[in-house]
Order: sequence, then structure tokens, then C-alpha cells
Amino acid sequence: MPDRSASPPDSPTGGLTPKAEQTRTQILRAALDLFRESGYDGTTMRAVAKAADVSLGNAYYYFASKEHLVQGFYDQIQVDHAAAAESALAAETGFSGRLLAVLDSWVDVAAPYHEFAGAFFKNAAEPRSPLSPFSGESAAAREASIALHRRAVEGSDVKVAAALRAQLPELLWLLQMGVVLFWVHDDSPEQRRTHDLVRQIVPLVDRLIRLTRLPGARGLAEDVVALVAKVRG
Amino acid sequence: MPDRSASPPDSPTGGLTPKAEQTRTQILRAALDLFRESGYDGTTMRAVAKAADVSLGNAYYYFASKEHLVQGFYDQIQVDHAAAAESALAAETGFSGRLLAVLDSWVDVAAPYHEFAGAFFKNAAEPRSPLSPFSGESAAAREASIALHRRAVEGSDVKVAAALRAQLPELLWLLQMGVVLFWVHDDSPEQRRTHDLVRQIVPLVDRLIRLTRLPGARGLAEDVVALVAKVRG
DNA sequence: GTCTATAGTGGGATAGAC
DNA sequence: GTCTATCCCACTATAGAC
Repeated sequence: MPDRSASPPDSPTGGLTPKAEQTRTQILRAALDLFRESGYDGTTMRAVAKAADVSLGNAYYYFASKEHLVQGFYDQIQVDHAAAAESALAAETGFSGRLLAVLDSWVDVAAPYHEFAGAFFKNAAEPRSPLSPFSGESAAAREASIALHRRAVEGSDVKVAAALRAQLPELLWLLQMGVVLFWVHDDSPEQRRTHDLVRQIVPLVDRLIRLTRLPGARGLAEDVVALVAKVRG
Repeated sequence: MPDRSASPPDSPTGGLTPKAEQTRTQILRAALDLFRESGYDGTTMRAVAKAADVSLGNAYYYFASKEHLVQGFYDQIQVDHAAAAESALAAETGFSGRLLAVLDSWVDVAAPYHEFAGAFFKNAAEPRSPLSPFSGESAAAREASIALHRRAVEGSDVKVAAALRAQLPELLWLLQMGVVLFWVHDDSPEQRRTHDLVRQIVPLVDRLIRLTRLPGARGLAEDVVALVAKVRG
């Protein structure tokens, strides 16, 4: 199989010449600015290229599609979330408090992008989109987010069935995806309803987890773990 | 404000002349055929118009956009699902069996459309899209689907906390939306993994519901009901 | 009110020269 | 690595036939 003659770099930091790195950054920054000003659909690749002072073809050399530009937004928000959650976690030792800290800080961090997020969310929801949170391209951001939940669990006093403990961070990440789904649909001022949802669902999750240690719920945790294992392929 | 000179009909059955009805159906059937053959992206509006033996402009007269053609798919699949679930339900009296019947029959009915379903799924995921399962435009289909789950519950022997019983059909519909979400991401042959998921999750749900009557789980059902009530407002 | 024909526009994406 | 030129197709516009 012959080498592709034009192989656009797909990693934000990996092995690029300084010049290429700079061009890439130029394009990305122009794109994010335009996205915030005009939304996703309102921003054309031509406008991005123009604002970044490169040709249209060059923009496509660095970003295989318009959707790929959004990956930059993901990287950004993930870093911000990690930082915000970190300081919120420092003050909490209870499991409920720590989970609340992680979920709530995400909603806070994402707030400025709420409008823009709604516009491109459909692209992220598409199964084969690189923007899908389940895609290979999103693996790094996904792992980082799961790691955050792992920190929340491990730093806490939660009593959880042993079998479930290893899977818990991933399950909590899934919960967070549910919160995100709700969030993009949330039109209330300052996403108050999402905050309410988080505040109500956290104690419920806490209660559910404790339940897995009840005699009558014996096996429930194992079933959930088996389900996740199977489902992950 | 002047009247639009051409106002395309947007209801599948509402007030159309017989001729118009026939043309609309022609276009829709051609579209669904092509979608199945060539997928969503692989089907152009020109091809749809040609296959339906109408002009491109006429296709747009009946369907405001390519996405609007997809509503026809929803209507179709919902009717098919109701029929398939009905006969599957007739043979089952246990709650697990009945829930399995409803979920599994959906996966069967939807199977032929799996490939192209992924391509337009993003439209359903978009918050303000009329194609969203939560939208006002989808209310009829949503209610029909919830009613199906209500039949599954009420015809069964399930013992469930009183407070939860009224909400249960809606919660099961949410579960089905989760299955759909998994299904569109499922690339395994004949969506075997989705079938596996359904087969594993049904007894788990059954167990969870029974759990709500346990002394230690007292209040859990009420919390869930309160959560749903809050979230819907 | 239903439909055709035709001629656009806009923008995502690509090819191939340099 | 960067450009210019081009393709393709969703979608629009319009003028008019029946």
C-alpha cells in the first residue's frame, strides 16, 4: 500500500514541524473564534481559511473536515473541566460531594459554550463521527474524563461491591454523558434545570450504589458489571 | 406578510387531494428504497426525484428538506413495531418476557434500516429538531410507543411500588431510547450486540423493579419518580 | 393547487500543480 | 505544505404549463 501523498496531521501536539504547528494553531484559533461568533453552521470553511490567512485547501490539509475542527473545543473544555473539578474535589471527602463536584463543575465550565454546543451537538451524536464521545478519535479525552471520575471514587469513602468498583468510573462517565445530553436540550436560563438534575441525581446514585451491598440485591452489581463487559465488545 | 406561493404539506395523512397524496407517497417510497440501497448520504435528492418520476422541485414541494423524508421512516417503523410487538406480547404473561418482546421486536423491525439509520441519526439528536424523540412534533409517535410499554406492564404480573407504577411505561420508553442509541452505534453483524444487550438488560431491569419493594430500598422509587417529574417540567 | 424545467447559489470536500 | 481550480450536491428561485 503506497503512502498517502498528503497525510494531514491529526494530533494536536504530535511530531509537527514548528511551521506546521503554527499554521495548525492559526487555523484552529480562527475556527473557534468564528464558531463562538457565528455558531457552527454559520461558519464556513472558507471563512475559517480566510480568517486564518491560509487557502481553503490548506485548511483541509490540517483538518480533514469541518467537524475535526471541533475536536479543539473538546480538548479545551476537557482541560478546563479537569482544573475546575480538581479544586472542587479538594474540599470534599464524601462520595456524594465528590461526584457532585465533578458533574457540577462540568456544567459550570461548559456554560459559556452552551449555545454553540447545541449547534454542533448533532454531529457529535452521529455514530461514525470522529466527534462522537465513543469514537477512537475521542479516546484520549474520554480516558481523561474517566480518570477524573476514578479520582472522585478513589478519594472518597464510598462502600461499593468489589466487583463494581473497577467499573464504577466508567459508569459514572456514562452518567455524565447523560447529563450532557440533558444539558444540550436545556433551554432554561443558565441551565438551571441541568443543575437541578445533577443535584437530584447524585444522592440517587449514591443510594443505588449502597444498595448493591444489600443481601436482597446480591448479584445486581455482578449483573451490571457483566452487562458493561459484554456491551463494550 | 404575503402568503407563500408554494406551501408544502407536512402531514402524512392530513388534508391532501388524492393526487397529491399519491405523489407524496411515490416520493417517500422512492426515498426509502434508495436509502436502503445506497444509504442516506449516498442518496441524492435528484435520484429520489428521478426514481419517483417527479421533478426535483416537486420533491422539494412535498418535503422541505432531505431530512424531512426521514419522518416517513419514523412513521413506518412505529407502525411496524406496534404490529410486531403485539403478536409477541400475545404469547407472554411474565413482565420480563413482555418487556423483552417489546424491545426485541423493535430491533428486528428496525434491522433493515440499520445502515442508513446511523447516517441521519444526528437529526434526531439535535435539540431543536422536530425529528428529536422529545420534540412536540414527535409527541404522537412517542405517546404511541409509551402506550405500547404500558400495555406490556399492565398485561403482566409485575409487582411494583405503587408510586412507580404510573411512571414505569415512560421510564421503559426511556430505556428503549437508550437501546436505540446503542443500536445506531452497533456495527456487529445483524446487530447481535444490541440483541445481547437487550437480553441482558431486561432481567436486570426486572430485578431493579422488584428491588423497589425491599425495605432497604424504601424511598428509591419515590426519588426516581420525583426526579422524572422535576426533569420533565 | 400541483407540477415541470431550468438556471442558479453556496459551501463541503478533493486533485493536482508547484 | 501550500496553492488554485474544480467537483458535487443540497437547496433556492422563478416562470410558467395544466
